[in-house]
This record gives sequence, structure tokens and C-alpha cells, in this order.
Amino acid sequence: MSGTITGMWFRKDLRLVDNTALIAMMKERDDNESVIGIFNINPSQLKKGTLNHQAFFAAVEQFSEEAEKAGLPIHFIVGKPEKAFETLKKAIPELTKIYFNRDERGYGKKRDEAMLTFFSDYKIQVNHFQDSHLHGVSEIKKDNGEAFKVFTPYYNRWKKLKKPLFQKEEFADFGVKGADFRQLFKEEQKYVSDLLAEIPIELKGEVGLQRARGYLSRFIDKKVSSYEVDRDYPAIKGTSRISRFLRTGELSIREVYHRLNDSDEGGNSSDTFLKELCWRDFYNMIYAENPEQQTLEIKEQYRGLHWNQNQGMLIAWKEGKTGFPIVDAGMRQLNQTGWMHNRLRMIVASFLTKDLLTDWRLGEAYFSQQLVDYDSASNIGGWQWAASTGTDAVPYFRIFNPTLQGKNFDSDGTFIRFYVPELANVPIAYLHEPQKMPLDIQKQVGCIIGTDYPEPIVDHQKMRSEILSLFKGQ
DNA sequence: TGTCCCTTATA
DNA sequence: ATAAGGGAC
Repeated sequence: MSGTITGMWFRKDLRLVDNTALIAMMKERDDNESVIGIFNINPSQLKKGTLNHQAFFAAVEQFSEEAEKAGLPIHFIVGKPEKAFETLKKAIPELTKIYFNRDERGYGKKRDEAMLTFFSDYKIQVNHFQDSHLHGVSEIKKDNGEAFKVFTPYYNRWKKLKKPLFQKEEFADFGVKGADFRQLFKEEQKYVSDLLAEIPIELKGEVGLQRARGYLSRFIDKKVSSYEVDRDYPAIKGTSRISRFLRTGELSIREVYHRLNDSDEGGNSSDTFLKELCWRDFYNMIYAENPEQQTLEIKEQYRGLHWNQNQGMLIAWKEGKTGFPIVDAGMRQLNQTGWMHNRLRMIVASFLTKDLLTDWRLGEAYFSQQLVDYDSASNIGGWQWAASTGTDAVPYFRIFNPTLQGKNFDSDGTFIRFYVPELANVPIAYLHEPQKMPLDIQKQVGCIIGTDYPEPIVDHQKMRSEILSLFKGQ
């Protein structure tokens, strides 16, 4: 083959449509330039065996098949990015240009910065783009040039800014086939097929653009108009459920934004939902501004908090055996499905930090294993919000009462009964406080407290005053 | 995107 | 007795 080769390096942008870097590559290429698709697997970054990992690689597998069908076979390269690209360059010396959509925070940002140096050393030209968010981390600043720290003023600015367009082009529209050098990477292909063989079949259903668009359409057609109210009730499927497709990039954030806007001409039924898309940009920006936030409280004042080290409490929380029905139902939804309703994420996070006095980092770490929609910026931001240690976080004295939250947001107990089957027959009068059930009713409904379902592992009022004094003492 | 507890008003 | 409102944490 004469001419040069240009690579599209896919990462959390597993899509052939409205992919900023991919479209740029196809538009800018000239006739003697071939293109290839690349995906790097860095074994040291894998969280094998977790739902997060399995869901992501289920999407990778689906994407790889779609890309091959569309004429862009994906070349998997394995190892630390520098090593993997060194091997790639040795096997394909004509590779002189790379396109990718950059990561603007966290591990991905460090990787991208290191790789810019690497590519420059190897005389590989690089073009990279902001593709993952409606507004990148540096786009929205206060008038004095500083980053926002509070959500509402950030949102007011965000709302006014013009959003990037949805680009309808797909790879196939350009009438060019990607080159196929996969026979040079037999070992890597074996590694990938072994890795994919470990993915449970249940996780392979919730993947792909078609699926994602199904959720999006259902949400826009049927749910967004009542989203503001319905989204708070876990028993109602009132949320969009597109988060898993946004974190893999199977669904473009621009497609989401413009479909919402087009369906809501002049109305404001989607304002509350747009706010959630803004939170996604906000926390992305906050993580870029606070690169240590995965391990360090943003509020310096609270860096020395003395958290409870009791492992048993943490385990009870993880397993959904705290004796607080709404908390347990939420944790079991997470464990069984890899997803948790947003109201419940707030409740269980408040419970871990404010009722069990447990370090928010442990909760964040558990979510990072379990969530099929895990996004580090949103997850860390959410945990620091709940722990009252983040910027624009809930004030430390604004403490959720888990029993009241259950009564308010699952008043008839539909959600609790579904995920905590041992409580299925408990009368509603006792469902949110099963420990108050008289023994004869316990026997009658087949749920003995302390045997079939735990006593509350803490006294909320007691823990509330304890956490208040912990925070006040800082 | 809270809850508690007090006061005051009304029954 | 209960609702509504406000301050405190």
C-alpha cells in the first residue's frame, strides 16, 4: 500500500455517528490516505469482574461488530498506551496521523497529555476534540475569568450559550473503507476475545445505538413532560435511563440535547432534564478544576474528618442489610442491575456518610465497581455533594431521614417490596419501620425482625447528632 | 434535592 | 389536635 495511514483512536466515544474526531478525520483525509480504527486496552486500568467493567466491554464488543459491518474494523492494541502504540507503529510504519476525542479530566486527561508527547516523539501528527460534553471544561468561566464553584450561576450561563450541533454524518456516509491489519495483531485479538468471553450474557442486551435511541425516544415521547415530578419516585420509571449510553459514548450528548429541544419548541417541559445535562458538564468542569477530588475533599476544612472505621457497617450497607427499607432496596437495585435511581443514590449516600459516619471515598469506590453508568466526575461530584465536602454541596446539617425519605418517595412501598422481597407482605403501616411491627404480625407475614430482616443497624437520631458534632468540631 | 422544633393560628 | 411558617443546625 502506498500513501499514509491515519488512525481514529476510540475510547469513551463508541459511535460512528456524530463523532467529532471521526467526522473530522473523514473530512480532512486526502485520496492517498487510508484510515484505521483503534481501541487500546490497558490491562492496569481494568476492573475485571465488576459490573462497571462488564457493561463497558459489552458495549465495546457491540461497537466493534457495528464498526466492522460499517467497514471500519477495530484494531485492538493491548498494554499501556505508550507500549501499545509503539507496537502499532512498528507493525504499521505508515501510521503518521491520529485523531481522538480527548478526555479533559481524571486519568484520561493524564493519559492524553502523556500521549501527546509520545506522538510528537514518534512524529505522529495529532488532532483531538472536545466531544463528550455539551460544553468543555474551559468554555464557561465567570466574568473575571475564574471557574464557577456554584451550580446555579453556572447553569444560568450554560443555558444562554449556543450548543454544538448534531452532525448527522456517519462513517459509512463517506464511502471509504477502513484498512484491515488485524492479522498483524493475533495475540491482541486472542486477549480481547478472552476478555469478552468473561462478560455475562445478561449485560450484552443493554448495548448499542438502536437500544439507546429507543430509551431516548420513549423518554421524549412519554416521560419528559412529567419528569420534574416523576423523577423522584423510584417505583415510577420516570427517568431517561440513558446514562449508561452516555458514559460509553454510544449515544451522542448532542443528539440528546437537540432531540429534546426539537420536541419542545417554545415550551419548558424539558428544563428540569436539561439541568441534569448541565450537572454533567458542571461536574466534569469541577473535576478538571480539582484534579485531586477523588481522594481529597474539595472543602479543605473537612479534610480531617474522623470517619467511622467499622467494616461491618460498610458491608451491611453494600449488601442492602441495614434495616432501613428504602436504603436496602436501593442498594439491592444497584447490586442486581448495576443501576440505581437518582433519588436513591442521594438517600444511600446520605445514609453511608451521615448515618454510618463512613468515609464517602468508600462509597464512591463501591459505586465505581457496581455502576454500569459509572462516570468518575459525576460519581465523585455526587459523593462529595452528599458528604457535604464538595463545592456547592448539601450543607452538613441538611441530613436525610431515611425513614421519611422512604415514606415520601415510596409511600405505598411498591419499590421496597420489589427489591426487598422479605418485606413483600409487611403491611404498609410498618413497611418503612419494620422493627415496629408487633411479633404476631411478624409471624403472620413471615418476616421475623432480626432473622428474616435486620433491626436498624443504627439509631438515626443518635447518629444525626453525632455527625452534626463531628462537622461542627472541624 | 432536609429535618427538627418552636411559635402562632385555627378548630 | 393540627397546619403553616420560620429559625437553627
